[in-house]
Amino acid sequence: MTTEIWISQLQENGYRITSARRAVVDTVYGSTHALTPIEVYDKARKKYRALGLVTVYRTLEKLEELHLIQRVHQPIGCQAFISAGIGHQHLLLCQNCGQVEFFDGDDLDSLTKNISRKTGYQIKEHWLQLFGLCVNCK
Amino acid sequence: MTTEIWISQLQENGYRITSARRAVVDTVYGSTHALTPIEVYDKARKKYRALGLVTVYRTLEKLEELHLIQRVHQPIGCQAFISAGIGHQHLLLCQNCGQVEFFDGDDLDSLTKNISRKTGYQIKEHWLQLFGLCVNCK
DNA sequence: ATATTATTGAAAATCGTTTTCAATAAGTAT
DNA sequence: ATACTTATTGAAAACGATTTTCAATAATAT
Repeated sequence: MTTEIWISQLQENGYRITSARRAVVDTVYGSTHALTPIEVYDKARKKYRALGLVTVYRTLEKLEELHLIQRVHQPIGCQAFISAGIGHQHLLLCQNCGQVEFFDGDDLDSLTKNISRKTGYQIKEHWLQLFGLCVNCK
Repeated sequence: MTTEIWISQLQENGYRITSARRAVVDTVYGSTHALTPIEVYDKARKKYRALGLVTVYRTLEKLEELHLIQRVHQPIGCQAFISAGIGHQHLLLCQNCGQVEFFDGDDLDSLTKNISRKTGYQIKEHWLQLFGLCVNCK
């Protein structure tokens, strides 16, 4: 059980460990699909019935702040979250089943350098998401 | 004045040309910043006072459907729109002044092929956005 | 154990977006 | 030009997601 990594991250940053937060962490950590606040709420309430939706919002806020989860941008909407993984990673989303995979895209460095030279921009950050069909769905 | 390109696109797709739509098109076409519905509303109302916010939403919907504008995803939110440009292009956003530039990223083909080979995904689409400081702001 | 104070859930408030609807105006036929 | 058909309009209401408020509760330090 490595949800403890997130739990101790919360603790180390001065946040208290509560049943509500454990339920949210247990739900989001290790999910292979991006989850919206409502989805987190529904799933987490199976573990801790008294959980309130407001607390889900507040906990997701903190997890995002600590870079433990990241927002997933999709044509449907941009309210879903998934584990941030370790280091800088890019997302690969299955348009059929919604599964999310990570890949590291260090190959992007040459591209950004090129763009930087061409446009004069000082590039600080980038977002890359690929959409397609996963092995099972294609 | 090339807003007429968008106007005739609307016309050719069976939509009527109205003062409200002209005002929205005039506002969004050629904007160097991504604009939210409210921002479009405020700007467009300087040209056509009777304009309603609902009509802004409905017109943006049609422009997006015709691929004349595209949604811009940002940390703050994903409700802003900007001209779609011609062909597939990627976005470069200035984190300071909000200016948007385009660049074509055909260089991405080798990357997506790589990922496809590694993961088994059949990649259909990709989103790439770069963030940084433009020439004036850095 | 006790005290302190962050955290909680419920309700209300708020914000952005969508739906409903009768009035209006664009395009078409006359 | 005129009349006709029907898409489009703006206002108000409805809606859904998110945020704020607040008194009660529970986690941590003492």
